[in-house]
Amino acid sequence: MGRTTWFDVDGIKRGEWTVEEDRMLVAYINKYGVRDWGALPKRAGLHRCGKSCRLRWLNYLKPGIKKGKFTPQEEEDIIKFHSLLGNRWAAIAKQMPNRTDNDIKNHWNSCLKKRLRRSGIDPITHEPIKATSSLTRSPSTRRHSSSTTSFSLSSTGSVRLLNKLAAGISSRKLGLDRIKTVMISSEPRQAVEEENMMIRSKNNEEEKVIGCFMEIDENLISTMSIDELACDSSYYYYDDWLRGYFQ
DNA sequence: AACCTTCGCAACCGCAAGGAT
DNA sequence: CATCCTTGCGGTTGCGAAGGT
Repeated sequence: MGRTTWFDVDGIKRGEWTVEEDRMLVAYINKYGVRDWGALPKRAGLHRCGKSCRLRWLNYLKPGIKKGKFTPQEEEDIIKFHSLLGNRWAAIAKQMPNRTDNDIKNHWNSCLKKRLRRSGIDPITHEPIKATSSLTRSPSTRRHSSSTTSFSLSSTGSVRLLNKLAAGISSRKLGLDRIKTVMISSEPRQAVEEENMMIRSKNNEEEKVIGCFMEIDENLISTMSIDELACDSSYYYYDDWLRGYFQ
């Protein structure tokens, strides 16, 4: 997979990198280190621009880069960091040392963003999309869990319970928002670490899950099993927690 | 089998920040 | 202070693979 190879007016090669070019770039950097990308191609014997070399090294050749499918934990982290940092891919990548910003950005744009939307979550604000979009979803478009159904939220009573729980913790949300605002405006890394700690706390998980349910239309929710909810929601990774909570 | 659509990902492009002169 | 250059970042594009019709 890759782009067609071509040459620009200055004779600079563009497009897909060959194995030999990779080998030359790695050999040069291993010997001389990374400095002066502008002069590097000529010194390394590559007919590429410095920018292209830099990109190839940082996104593909640099040791320690993890390629391949994202794990559910990594996806959870990306969603979490994105809700905190926005489209600051470099900042997000710093929190996930083995993944490149390009990789994270690609995965977000091609997969996670759509998944959130399908789940009724606005990928920009990370808030539930208002009822209209939830209502227009056809049941056939829902993804179904392959696991066996443990129990279902088939009565409106369950929905009322959820909303009651959500209302009960809304006061805590104000405090959380305030803390988050302070954290974002201060040191980002520290903020993310603190956010990590908070998200791990059960109270915070309760708030996220139930806050999500608050916005889901009652008619829709009453037709969905807990499996479907857990699977369909962007908070699907709270599956275990959901099951435990409502048992 | 052929065609079309969607997905995944590597690479390109333009812009902005920051340092050097 | 102004200009130029380098580096880094985020948005976008191109293209092969996979899946659907």
